[in-house]
Amino acid sequence: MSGAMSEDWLAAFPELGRLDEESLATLRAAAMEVALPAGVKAFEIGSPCETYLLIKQGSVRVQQIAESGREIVLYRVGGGQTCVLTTTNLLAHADYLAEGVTESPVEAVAVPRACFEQLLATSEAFRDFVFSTYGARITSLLLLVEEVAFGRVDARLAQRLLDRRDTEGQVALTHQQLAVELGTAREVVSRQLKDFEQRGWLRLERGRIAVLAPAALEALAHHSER
Amino acid sequence: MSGAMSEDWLAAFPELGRLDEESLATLRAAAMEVALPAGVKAFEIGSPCETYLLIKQGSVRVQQIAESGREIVLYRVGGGQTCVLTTTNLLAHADYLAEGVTESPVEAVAVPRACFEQLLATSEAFRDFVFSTYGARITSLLLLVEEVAFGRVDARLAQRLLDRRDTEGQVALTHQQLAVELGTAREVVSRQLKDFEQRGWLRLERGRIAVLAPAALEALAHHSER
DNA sequence: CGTCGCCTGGTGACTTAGTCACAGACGCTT
DNA sequence: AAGCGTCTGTGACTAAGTCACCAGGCGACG
Repeated sequence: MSGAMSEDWLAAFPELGRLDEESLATLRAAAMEVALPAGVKAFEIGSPCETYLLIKQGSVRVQQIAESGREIVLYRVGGGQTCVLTTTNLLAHADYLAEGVTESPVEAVAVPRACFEQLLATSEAFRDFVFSTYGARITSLLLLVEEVAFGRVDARLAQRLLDRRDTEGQVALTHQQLAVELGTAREVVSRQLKDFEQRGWLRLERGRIAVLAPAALEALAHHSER
Repeated sequence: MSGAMSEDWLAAFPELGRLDEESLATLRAAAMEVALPAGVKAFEIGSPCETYLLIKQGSVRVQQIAESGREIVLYRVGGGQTCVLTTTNLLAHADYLAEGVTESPVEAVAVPRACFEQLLATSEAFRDFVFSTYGARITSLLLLVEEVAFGRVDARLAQRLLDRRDTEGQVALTHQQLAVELGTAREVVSRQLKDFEQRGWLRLERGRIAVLAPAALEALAHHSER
């Protein structure tokens, strides 16, 4: 049954290392590996979910869409993490208020509800794992509320540019995509980027941005000095 | 030990009715009643918490404060509910990012950590209870993010006025307090209220507001028609 | 009783953010 | 080369937030 797995996927979840052998065996036996390509909806608003999802590798972007069409990225679920929204639906019998999109090919492990509930009942380490992911998510949502309610767009944009640049200091995102990251409008991002460019902090190219002065962006992101 | 309790506080928590007798007995034995006056900090940013709090009666306002001094009400915990943030700290070993203020005299029940963990391990009904409160909170935080990121101030203000009026249609809040409810600035609220008054929807008095045209506010709150 | 001080609300001027309506530019396909 | 869709730039306008300040009400307290 579990023999089909080539390698032990549990290695991707160090936090589960504290589980006793029996629980690990239960997990191994019930888990099913799932693979998704990039750019696909992992879950949608309003759809029910009947499995506990652990992301082995890749990244899922969770975002909210307003009626107006404006969107905002709520958070990302990466390798070694679990999808709290899915869990919430599992446990609170509620429906999604957000959608999840794979940003890269995702390898995940789906644990059926029955197994999930059994582990919750029998393993303290598993409970700790589930609760700590909950806590982390609530914490990050509180930070998001603070940012959106009180933060300045220029500071938030500067931070995103720093966060999302690759090893060469390039950010491969369009202005529209950056706007979604921040939950603002594309024009606002365009104007702000133009401003940054005129200060010599960036070089704008079609579909991507070269970060030239990370230190300046850092300063703007932290101090709200303009 | 538990004999000191005059009445059974568990009656305030219908969702706990599904617990088996043994669990109920455990709860009754370990729980300690707590009473707080109105207008007191129930918990503060950065303080640790070592008990699971169930609110029997009264209301706790949970809010976030930015460095700038601006505040926003995140949610309220009322009778029959539990304080998720406290729980989060209990389980995820994180610190508060928000503070809780009693809005009325609060009667609560404090369950020590050990008892809480024991119940989590032994009672499925208790786990369901804890998780469903988590889910509800996450759901409400997602709604808040949507509101703050995309909502118009006039619509949000109209909704708050409707929500917070008493039986006579009076809202006993200052403009500043309304601003905190929405996470905006007092001047913005003042101007918006003035506008509503000129339309004949409200009558402004010092420290409170009489709602004259709830239907009009309702329409504004839902449709974003101006 | 008066006056001092604080809380509450009002207002103008200005900055920042979001909306709307386009126009131009780039890259890809045919 | 022409056409097309996506990406970016811009002006004009509205909404929201900030800053500075003032006035009135109300309670505290001498």
